[in-house]
Amino acid sequence: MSDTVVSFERPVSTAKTSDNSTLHGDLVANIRELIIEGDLEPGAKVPERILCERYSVSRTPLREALKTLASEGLLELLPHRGAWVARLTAEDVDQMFPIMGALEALSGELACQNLTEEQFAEIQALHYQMVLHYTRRQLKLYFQVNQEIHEKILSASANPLLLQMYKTLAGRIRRARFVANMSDERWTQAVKEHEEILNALAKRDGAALSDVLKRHLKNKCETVKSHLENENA
Amino acid sequence: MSDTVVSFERPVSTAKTSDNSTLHGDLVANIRELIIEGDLEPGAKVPERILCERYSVSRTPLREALKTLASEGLLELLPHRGAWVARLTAEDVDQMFPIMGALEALSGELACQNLTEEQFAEIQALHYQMVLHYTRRQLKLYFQVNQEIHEKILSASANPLLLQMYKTLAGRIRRARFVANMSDERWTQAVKEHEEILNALAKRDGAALSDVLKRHLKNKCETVKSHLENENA
DNA sequence: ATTTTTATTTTTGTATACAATTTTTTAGCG
DNA sequence: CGCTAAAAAATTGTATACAAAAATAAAAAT
Repeated sequence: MSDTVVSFERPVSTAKTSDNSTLHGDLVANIRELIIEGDLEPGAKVPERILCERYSVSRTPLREALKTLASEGLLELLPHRGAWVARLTAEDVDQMFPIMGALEALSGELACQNLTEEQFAEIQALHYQMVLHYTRRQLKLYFQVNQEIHEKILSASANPLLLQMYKTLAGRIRRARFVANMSDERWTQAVKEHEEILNALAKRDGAALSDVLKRHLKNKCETVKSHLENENA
Repeated sequence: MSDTVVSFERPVSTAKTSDNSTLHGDLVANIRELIIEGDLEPGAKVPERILCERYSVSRTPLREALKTLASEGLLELLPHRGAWVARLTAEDVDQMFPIMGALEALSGELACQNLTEEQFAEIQALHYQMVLHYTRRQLKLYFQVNQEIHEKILSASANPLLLQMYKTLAGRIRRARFVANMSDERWTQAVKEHEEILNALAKRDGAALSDVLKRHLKNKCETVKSHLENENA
């Protein structure tokens, strides 16, 4: 029951390399992706040897990458016992969502100060695309565009650190894949909230946007938590 | 390589018996302290050899520590060019303070929900101790107690992640040692804001506390920025 | 068969070795 | 003297080697 499984379903090739590349950087990006996308299951042990073989690298750069990912909260490192994919507990979610709410609320206020018409148009386009996915009940596509909208608002806030911190938290949540069991009722509510978000953006009403974003996150928090409870039962 | 499937058991969370000390962990704590306390100056290069000799360790655990500190934003790592103590630019400060403001504001709201009478009494005691340091113009002591108060509020919010994220940001700011040239006028204002903070806490008025904390941080931001400008001139 | 003990293997932590890149020094030239 | 280019030195990136701890397998005792 407590046993978990490490399995690689993705093509086993060498790590994608970028231009100013060191193995460390590439490994961090690649393994982060493995964790966030769910190829490495929460609670699973991650033996160094497995990843070394998968990416054809020695332990030195790999271990450096593990340290980085641990400091991002994606891995847990136990001395002499190795790396484990961090589990997302209800307590984690309770701690993370108010923070994400505060960050999004801030981003909303800043975005309203800086948003260009072009940026708004982009978000608007994404919004209606998302609504289309909603009406067609295309959950996965909906979720993708949804995430894009939130990140666009974060980007419009013109605060790279804010975006980075948000993404780090969002990555940890994303592993939960909670969308899978979002109720239809909750989905409808979420779309309504997004309409409010778009309206507030259109009016550049920072306070209103801040408010609805906080509310939106709070509701999302409940969804994720009930998902986690179901999973444990 | 075909798919590999391996079973593993979870880590035992109550494993007190296991040896918790690794060079990596010690190095991270020690070097973090060096940077935050200003023993390593912002903008300075940090050659691996120097730290290896200082702590009598090999490059392997040291480099792992550098990666961790870089991911905390205390170091900058350039491929093939080593580690540098991250500079605190005006842009950094502009990005960080709104975030710290949002985090403190959140902590204020949460603290008001959870604060016990004992916790309040502790903060109150610290407050008046701080006021004493102010009247005696004991800048360094003032700053220490000041920081304690803010962390006590963060702690009272009962959100360890919030506290951790705040501390990470605060550490980066602390290096600036901006207190050195805080104007008397600004100092007086800060103490007044702290009185408001205490009052809001006494009334458990989350909205008011949130508000004054945000204002307090905004003013602190200005102080830090003018300090940075002076430093560059 | 079950549990405990002991031996073996595996995994992780750290040090060292070698390769690649950058920095510094030195030599040459105008 | 200042500038550029080649050579040397130093530093970083990565791989391997060895030591310590943990996990597993095997053996012994109940």
